[in-house]
Amino acid sequence: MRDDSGDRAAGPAAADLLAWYDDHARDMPWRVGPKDRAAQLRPDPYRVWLSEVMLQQTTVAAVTEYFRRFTARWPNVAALAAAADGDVMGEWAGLGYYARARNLLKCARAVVADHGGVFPDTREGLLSLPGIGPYTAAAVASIAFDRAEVVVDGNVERVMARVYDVHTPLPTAKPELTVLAAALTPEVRPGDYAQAVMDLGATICTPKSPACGICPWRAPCLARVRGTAAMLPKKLPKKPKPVRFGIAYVVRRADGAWLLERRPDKGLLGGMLGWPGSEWIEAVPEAAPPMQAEWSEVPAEALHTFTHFHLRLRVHVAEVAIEAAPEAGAFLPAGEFRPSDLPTVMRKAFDLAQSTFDNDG
DNA sequence: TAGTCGTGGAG
DNA sequence: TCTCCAAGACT
Repeated sequence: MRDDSGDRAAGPAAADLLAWYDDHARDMPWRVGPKDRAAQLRPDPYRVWLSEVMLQQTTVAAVTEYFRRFTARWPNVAALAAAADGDVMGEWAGLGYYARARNLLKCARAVVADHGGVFPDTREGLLSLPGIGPYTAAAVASIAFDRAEVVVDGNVERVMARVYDVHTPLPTAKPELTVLAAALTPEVRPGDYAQAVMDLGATICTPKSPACGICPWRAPCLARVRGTAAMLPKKLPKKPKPVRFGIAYVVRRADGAWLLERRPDKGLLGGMLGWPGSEWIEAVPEAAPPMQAEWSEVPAEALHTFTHFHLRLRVHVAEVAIEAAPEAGAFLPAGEFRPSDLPTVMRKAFDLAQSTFDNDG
């Protein structure tokens, strides 16, 4: 607790940020804005949870359409819990970090099976669910249930590092920044406050060239006074990404079916649809094709960058007869195959294969 | 604990 | 072109 009464050099105050938020809150499909909140409208915990999971390491712009599609198809946690795994993974395709989608289903099913279909309303209760960590538990507890939990995401880390001019590099600085964030978190409107800091970080206290001139916390911000805002927060240097190589085999059957496989739940692109192929390794890979056929190699590579490596994927294509039997994967009928169900690297391989088939007639 | 795990937009 | 990075969780 701090007492700023009568202090000329007062630190940042939650009230000043909330006043700014009342005028500048961004509009989002999952958000109950400050005006609606004043009219006693409460956010739906299901929608808050779903949005927070989607927003983990993901921009608002990328999330918005996925959120609309998910909530249109599964309007509540019971509907999501009853969904088929493949349908959920397919809707998530393209959003990345697919463990989130697997845990999303686990969480929805746990809420239904263990909590009567109602989300726990405390940080501790939420923390026990799959895919809900320290950030998401605090965010849902404060936004959906009006609890004064300390919400610390990348925005909060950046804002605290600047307001208090903290030069300790992340992630070492996280505990220190959490203490500072806790001291600022108000008992009133904690959910609006959490969203206000994140809006501030996303629109004003941005990573590059922050707009300090229009910041509601410009007066108490130490980094602004000292001219260090643009270099904060400091971060440990990151490792370079190695290049890995792989082969993907794209088979089209005469009736239009495609040879696909469901990837194992653990590991990269876990639980997603993909083309059979080699391991992705730093050496030149070897792999047996998934079936006998007349193979041709696409004269281009699918280039893709993951979090920790670059991939150069060679694509081999073949067209086979109806009666041909694969040794790996299974044929998915044309009517059941949506390219949008594929993770991006697999869609890139598909696009290359498609153009090859098209050129061959 | 440090590594794993996606993607697309911005500069 | 390339680096950075966005409302992190899990192991």
